Amino acid sequence: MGGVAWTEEEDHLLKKCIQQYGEGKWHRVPLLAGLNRCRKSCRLRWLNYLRPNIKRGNFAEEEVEMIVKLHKLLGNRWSLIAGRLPGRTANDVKNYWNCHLSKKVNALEADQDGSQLSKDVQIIRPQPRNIGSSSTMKRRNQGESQTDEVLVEQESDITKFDANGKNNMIESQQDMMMYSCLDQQGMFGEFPMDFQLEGFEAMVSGGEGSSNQWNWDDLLLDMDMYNDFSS
DNA sequence: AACTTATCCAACCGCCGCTAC
DNA sequence: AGTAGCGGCGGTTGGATAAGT
Repeated sequence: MGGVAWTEEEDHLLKKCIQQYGEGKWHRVPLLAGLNRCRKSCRLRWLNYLRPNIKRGNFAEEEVEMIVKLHKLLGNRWSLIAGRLPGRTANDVKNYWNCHLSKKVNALEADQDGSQLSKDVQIIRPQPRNIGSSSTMKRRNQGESQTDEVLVEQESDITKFDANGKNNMIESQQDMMMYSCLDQQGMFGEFPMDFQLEGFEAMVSGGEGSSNQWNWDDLLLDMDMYNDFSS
């Protein structure tokens, strides 16, 4: 293995600890569980192996299709891809891709005049993780090619708003970003109204999870999948 | 049967973004 | 404004095992 394998006893201790104290606070887990492992090892072991409802064994055909499709849309964003496959972990998906799919897909692309095919693929990289930190955006955009990506402009001057004002600003910025993105993709008019509203409401209200980033990713993904599957 | 090569996958590593101080 | 600490992510490693010769 890549490191020291976990023993049954360690697994038991970790499980017991998570059941007692819940997920999160990983820095405390080694101490609480009495494990001689770092926080990251504990987290990874839980997420990839011990967590309930983890699906093991071969990937079904539908799952493979989904992975290929999502990888086209998202690139190597394994956690997002895994999020669409119930019971599968990001590590599983990544391993499966590296072992089974990457070669197949590459070979296929080579067969079908891959240069043309890869030009058509537009990898969605939702940029604005934090509305307030424009430096993050700059660094990301500098580091990665901007061609063939959906780039989203954002305003930077929001620090002067208080909590209330900031929320309003975030809404309007997300509003702007969504329209900007949809506009650039040239597909704003292609979505049914309820679909647009559902995504937008979920994004603005915070919805599932704690971060706006997830909703933003989710919305973009839904939009693109809608587009992809219906075409 | 013995050896080599390929494949699988759990675990580790380094980096990034966020948050609290 | 700067920084340390944290959670999270993607890339990589390397041992175990299967398949091939």
